[in-house]
Amino acid sequence: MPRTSSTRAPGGAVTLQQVATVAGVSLATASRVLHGSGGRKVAEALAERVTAAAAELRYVAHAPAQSLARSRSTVVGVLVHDIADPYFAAIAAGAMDVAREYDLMVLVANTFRDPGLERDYLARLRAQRARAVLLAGSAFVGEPFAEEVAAFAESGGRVAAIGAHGTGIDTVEPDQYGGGRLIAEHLVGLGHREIGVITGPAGLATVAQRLAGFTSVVAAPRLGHADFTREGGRAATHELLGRHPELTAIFALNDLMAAGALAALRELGRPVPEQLSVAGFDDLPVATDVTPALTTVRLQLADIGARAMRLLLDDEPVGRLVPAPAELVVRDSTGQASTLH
Amino acid sequence: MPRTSSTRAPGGAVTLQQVATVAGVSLATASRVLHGSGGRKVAEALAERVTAAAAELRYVAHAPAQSLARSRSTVVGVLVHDIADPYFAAIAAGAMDVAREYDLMVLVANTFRDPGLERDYLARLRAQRARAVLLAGSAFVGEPFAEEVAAFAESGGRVAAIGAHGTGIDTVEPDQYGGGRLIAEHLVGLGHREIGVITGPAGLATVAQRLAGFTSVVAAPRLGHADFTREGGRAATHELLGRHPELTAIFALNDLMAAGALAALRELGRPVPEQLSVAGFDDLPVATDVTPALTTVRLQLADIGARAMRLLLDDEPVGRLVPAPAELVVRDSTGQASTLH
DNA sequence: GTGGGGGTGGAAAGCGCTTTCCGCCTGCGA
DNA sequence: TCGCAGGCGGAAAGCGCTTTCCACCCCCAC
Repeated sequence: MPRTSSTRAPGGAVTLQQVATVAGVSLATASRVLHGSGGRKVAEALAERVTAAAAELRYVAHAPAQSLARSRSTVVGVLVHDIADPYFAAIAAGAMDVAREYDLMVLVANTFRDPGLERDYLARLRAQRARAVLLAGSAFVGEPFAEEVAAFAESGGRVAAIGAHGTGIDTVEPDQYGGGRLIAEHLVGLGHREIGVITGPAGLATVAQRLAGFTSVVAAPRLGHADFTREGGRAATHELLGRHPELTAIFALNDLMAAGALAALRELGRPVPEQLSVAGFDDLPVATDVTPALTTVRLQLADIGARAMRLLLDDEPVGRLVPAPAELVVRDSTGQASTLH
Repeated sequence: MPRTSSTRAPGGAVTLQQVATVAGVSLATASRVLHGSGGRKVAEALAERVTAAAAELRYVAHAPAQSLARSRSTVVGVLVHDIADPYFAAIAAGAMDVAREYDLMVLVANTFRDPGLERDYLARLRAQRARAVLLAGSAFVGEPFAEEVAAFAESGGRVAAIGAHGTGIDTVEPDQYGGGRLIAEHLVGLGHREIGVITGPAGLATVAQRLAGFTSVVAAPRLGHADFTREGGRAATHELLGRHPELTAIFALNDLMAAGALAALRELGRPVPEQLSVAGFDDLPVATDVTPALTTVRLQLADIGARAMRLLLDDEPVGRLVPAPAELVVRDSTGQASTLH
């Protein structure tokens, strides 16, 4: 249809004005037909002309202009430490699902656990006038980050967090403490007394809580330190067993590190769970991919992400705290304490 | 400082006008100081007053307004089938890294392999006037999707794809065909003659290419069909071995399904690789988490994502094709063909 | 001492859309 | 027949920013 090529601006996008002109109506009428909030009626005939013109020109509204005019945007932000980490990927997927229900686009920001970047991205999300932002990574405690969060809220955006992010914002709180406790009780029930724990990045609330839950049952586990990665878990296991050969069980604070621990024990020729038991946390897909399958704590990550997003998008007052349960999943990587020592 | 509380609009965000007023300069000057493209100079003294005021008020520019005025936005889009799939998560992470270099925000759209949603998201990315969009999922062939891609490009955005997405757009092309071939040659070299292949979603270019590479060496493998998931791979393995007990090797078209195959074989009590060899594709982290570790084809996914994003953001003419190598990684899941049959 | 030019601040015109008014037209009742 | 209310289209005023253009000032050269 030659109409199309002659009407559309060569290099640029189609504007509402062009649609209105083609339809032979005013800008205002075109706007009412295409994006009208329903409050105002437009005659059938005109409306049809407008929608036809819009379709013919492949018109889509200029979202930034709409944001400006309506002073509300259609994007939400999700702040994660690393989207390639399946833990965050699962949360993000759940959140994105809900965002789609609400017809919102999702800006994902990868912070690499860098507090500076985190602040920076939050400021940029504020610049975008994102309607809401989900802080999916547990915070480092005591940052000036709180100030940036406040600025975001003050400029009209909503904030929710997974895990403890301070007061005044909606929070979905996975039962990290309870999960740590469950693993401890499970291991103790199997007769383990000498247990090593491989921790994650210092300062992460998640780490502190999981560990606290564990130590509420097992007072003084041997600690090894890693960074929540498979490779870190492997190295820490070697190191920990070097220092404490008497251990009969290892609790890695996430599944990734537990997988690494399993690899290390294979290298050392120490059978799991016959000689050493291993437990993880999160119940990521990797937990069932490894052999033996990991005993771990299930967090319903996609659901957690989804619920956090719902908190952001409903119109209830803020400051709610939604607990998310942790569930013990016993698989093959844990067994009776070996009597070899 | 009481100044802050009295100057900032109670409910809304700080505007440039407010900053200008506080600094005692005009709107134009404030704009030049804070976002000036360098072409125009502003006296030291004034500039300092402006930056001070901006900092004091925690001013960040209204991005939609800026997009409108400059008619260029600072967001790019990434279209993936499922961000929770580590394959796409890795690509997205690589792409986001590069986007950060360019100071761009990334809108991630999860399409769940639904062609309708894919089109829809692309239109919405066009609405956002995203500067560029990365099509990370290999296309379903022959969709009206192409039309939407054209509309996006026409409205001034750039488009790049991972895998074959048609002509006229930049493409990073992983050597899927070559990878399939490498696995075939490897298995044949080990003496395997009866080989099963577990394929992925029909219509996916990736699937066709990997399979084509394989069959260029092994003419007529037994085919089982699955959906690129671990569970699908498991079920398909049971089914395939039921039909063809004579198989000595199984090639799953991705690592997730290969992990499922391993699980199935464990259930069947058939040792890998002594009795059956298994190979995957992608070299995802899971490949080294399983036991035995998977022989697979390495695709440098993060790098692929990063290179695609660079294609989008440089100013070269479009239509380039960048090949990405596939590399055979031999691990423990493949061995000499068993002589039991 | 006056004219001209370079440099710098400010006014104002958009960018594409929403939304408030305003005014016209129609239809109804008196 | 006229008045008035209700319905609906259009003009226009923004939303917050960029950028062009104009005006002004100061300094220098003649």
